Amino acid sequence: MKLADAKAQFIQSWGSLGAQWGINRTMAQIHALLMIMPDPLSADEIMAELNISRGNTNMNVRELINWGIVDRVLIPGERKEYFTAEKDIWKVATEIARERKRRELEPIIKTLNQLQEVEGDAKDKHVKAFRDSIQNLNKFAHQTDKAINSFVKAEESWFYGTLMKLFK
Amino acid sequence: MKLADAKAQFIQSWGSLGAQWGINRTMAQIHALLMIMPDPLSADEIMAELNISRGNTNMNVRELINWGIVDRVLIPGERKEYFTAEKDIWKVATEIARERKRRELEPIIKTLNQLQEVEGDAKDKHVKAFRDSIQNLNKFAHQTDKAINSFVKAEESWFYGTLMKLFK
DNA sequence: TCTTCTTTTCACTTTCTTTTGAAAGTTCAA
DNA sequence: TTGAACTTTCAAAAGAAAGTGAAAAGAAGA
Repeated sequence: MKLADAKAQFIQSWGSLGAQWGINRTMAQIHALLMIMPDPLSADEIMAELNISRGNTNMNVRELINWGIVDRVLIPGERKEYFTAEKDIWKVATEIARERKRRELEPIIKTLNQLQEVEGDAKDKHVKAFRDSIQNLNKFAHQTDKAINSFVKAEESWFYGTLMKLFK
Repeated sequence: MKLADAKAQFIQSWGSLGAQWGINRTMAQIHALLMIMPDPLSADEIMAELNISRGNTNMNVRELINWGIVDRVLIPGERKEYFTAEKDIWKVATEIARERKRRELEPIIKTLNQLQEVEGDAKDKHVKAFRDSIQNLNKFAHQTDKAINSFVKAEESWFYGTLMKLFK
């Protein structure tokens, strides 16, 4: 397979994978492109490679930067901004885990706490079933929270970081 | 908060959570509804509770059954089919992990293996960067695969199952 | 077999999301 | 201060995904 075809296939696969996980296709594609490029790209290069508009490029690059998995790079003497992606997929995974936790898990925990205070007679089986479900979910959410924290910390800490390299 | 309101809020939150993770909103809502109901519901009851059409109900219930997180229940003497959801969220989580692995991770691994065979001079930095990224991802994918396997097995096996109850 | 109730399918509609492109905004060298 | 280069915004268009409803298919009992 030629490099150009392989690149195209990778970008398109990464894009549809992202889509299945609730991440906008273009955003995932830009990320894929930046991951496999040895050097930073400018907005124009991204537009050209993926055939997308400037506005779209700008929006999605900005969002990737918010997620912490793409960085702005300034090349001395150049006015244009360049962009580059973290190449270590483990770091990418921990960043994504951290972000999704913050954006999704934390709000869920808040909602669950509110829902636990539902009124009603504990003998009513509907009330009981509801309370049980929420409690069950709450425990699960807290456990998941802890698990993500250790995952994120493992990557951050030097000690576990070294340990993890054994797996990689 | 009244039970009816709490139910409605839970269903809607679970629905939008699902949407963020690439699961169709209605499917997640039906799942939420079945999780908090003490007894199985018929298609008509689901339609009425969620205000959705019969076709939509049918499609999404079938998909939930495919995922293995909702079961068809036959009530003796009744001709209608009833549906119920697994109430233990850990089991739900392992089922979902198993399914997503099968549907997504496994195809990714296949694709990555193909992409590793890209032609080209290893001294070309574009070729090198591409190969490195793919290899990196491949290791990550295999590691993830193993991690999911242990998660799924931990729930299945009685021994770890008992152990896990300590966490829950 | 025929009737009736239930489930499934599918072409069509609606809704939601993404992308575009033009315009406005910003920055900086001259 | 100007204007060229570059970036950001946003309303409208296109596209994708989900939902509807009616008809077809299937199942159970008479």
